[in-house]
Amino acid sequence: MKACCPIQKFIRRRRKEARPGEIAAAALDVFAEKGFAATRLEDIAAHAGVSKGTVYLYFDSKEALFKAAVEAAMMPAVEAAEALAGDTSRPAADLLREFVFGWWQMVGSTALGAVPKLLVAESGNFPELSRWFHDSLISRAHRAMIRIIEQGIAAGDFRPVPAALAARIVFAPMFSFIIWRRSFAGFMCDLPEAEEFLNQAVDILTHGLALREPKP
Amino acid sequence: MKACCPIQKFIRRRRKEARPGEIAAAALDVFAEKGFAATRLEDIAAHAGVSKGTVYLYFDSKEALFKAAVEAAMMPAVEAAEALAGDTSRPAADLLREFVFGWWQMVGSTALGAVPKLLVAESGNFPELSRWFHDSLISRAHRAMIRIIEQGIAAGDFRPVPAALAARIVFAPMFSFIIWRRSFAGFMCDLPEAEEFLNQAVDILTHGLALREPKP
DNA sequence: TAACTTACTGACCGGTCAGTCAGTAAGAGA
DNA sequence: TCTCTTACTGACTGACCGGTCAGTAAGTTA
Repeated sequence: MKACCPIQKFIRRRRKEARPGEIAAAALDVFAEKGFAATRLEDIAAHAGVSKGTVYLYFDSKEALFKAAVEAAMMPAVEAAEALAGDTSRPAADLLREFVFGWWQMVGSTALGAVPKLLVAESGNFPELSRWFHDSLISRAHRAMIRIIEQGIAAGDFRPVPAALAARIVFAPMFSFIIWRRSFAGFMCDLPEAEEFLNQAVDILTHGLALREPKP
Repeated sequence: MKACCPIQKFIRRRRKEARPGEIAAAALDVFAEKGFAATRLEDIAAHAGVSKGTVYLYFDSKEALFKAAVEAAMMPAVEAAEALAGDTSRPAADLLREFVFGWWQMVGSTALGAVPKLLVAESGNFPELSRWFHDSLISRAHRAMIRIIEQGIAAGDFRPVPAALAARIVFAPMFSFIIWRRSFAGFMCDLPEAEEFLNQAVDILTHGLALREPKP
């Protein structure tokens, strides 16, 4: 086999430890932009600065790479979200605000923001991955938010709304914003700033949940 | 070419007028489930009860079929939404509720509910289609909702919130619900009923927008 | 019922890409 | 500096699928 590379693009390096992480991160980027099926393994390899063969040294298949990329990216965020929800010593409205902004900082504003869009896009093709995503991420975050709202109701800060429904409604603006930003940012010139959008959302939601009369 | 069909699956019928609509509808179903790239033309053809060749009698390419399917499905809904928004004779809170439920009935609860998910999933691969979707659908609906909220502010029913932001926040629960239902319905056993979810969302949103003190 | 038109069919072609593996060279050890 | 191990490369293969078109038969006209 001949040595190609007439202009010696890059010096070859051996970095066994760093590769899997770099490849998974590159995969997340490319999958996020093109979706699973439309992504070519060679694009991911190029994006990670390796050849296609190297990808197959560390991952069994395209699908395995996809799962690994999603899991590696999301797990820390899940754990951080759980930890935050455990703190029940503060007013529910504060926790709600912190939850929304914390999620934005950890997921929405980073490369992880691609994951929800990706999972939505590929839910038909990867049912078990979708189930994993739902059970180990959405569900846990949802339960945490339910606890916050129930706490607010118990303290007399919030109206007695059905907490399970309200929790989903609180999530919706953030979720939608992440999706919109990833899908339509290019030509959605009126897309608001995350900060001001989420501030307004938290404001409307906490007003919407709050009791009209201050408790006696 | 030999005549195949040893068990004569179905009697061949010639129905030139009905085909394009049937094929586009079938395409929407299959695209919605699998995404654009992962959908095989033969699956669409089978779903529409014709052979692959017939699809190419009526549509130039897979991409043309995709666009035709999306446009045919969404256009009536856009026009109906615009018409509804023109009615400014009623209280803003009523219009808001009607807008949300009308959208659900026209889009979310029907096969059209697949379109938002589809557009999100394929936005990277079809930028012009995404732009068309945004400009001729999202934008128009957004402007209509802004008008409703500004009307509510002017009438003293709503707090003076930034209408452009609030409009997006009002859309978010409905949009999210459509996406969740389409992506995770199979195993999301705690997914609420649309009716009660949207009712609760409208309740929280209108409470959140409302002035605390009734105007004198 | 024969001759004709055309909606419809499905085998085939060519391009694309996931996955393979013989070959290459970076770096370690002596 | 030479040898050895193995991380890495990229040309290649086989499967798959979008798109084509020669062929078939449903329906129509005379």
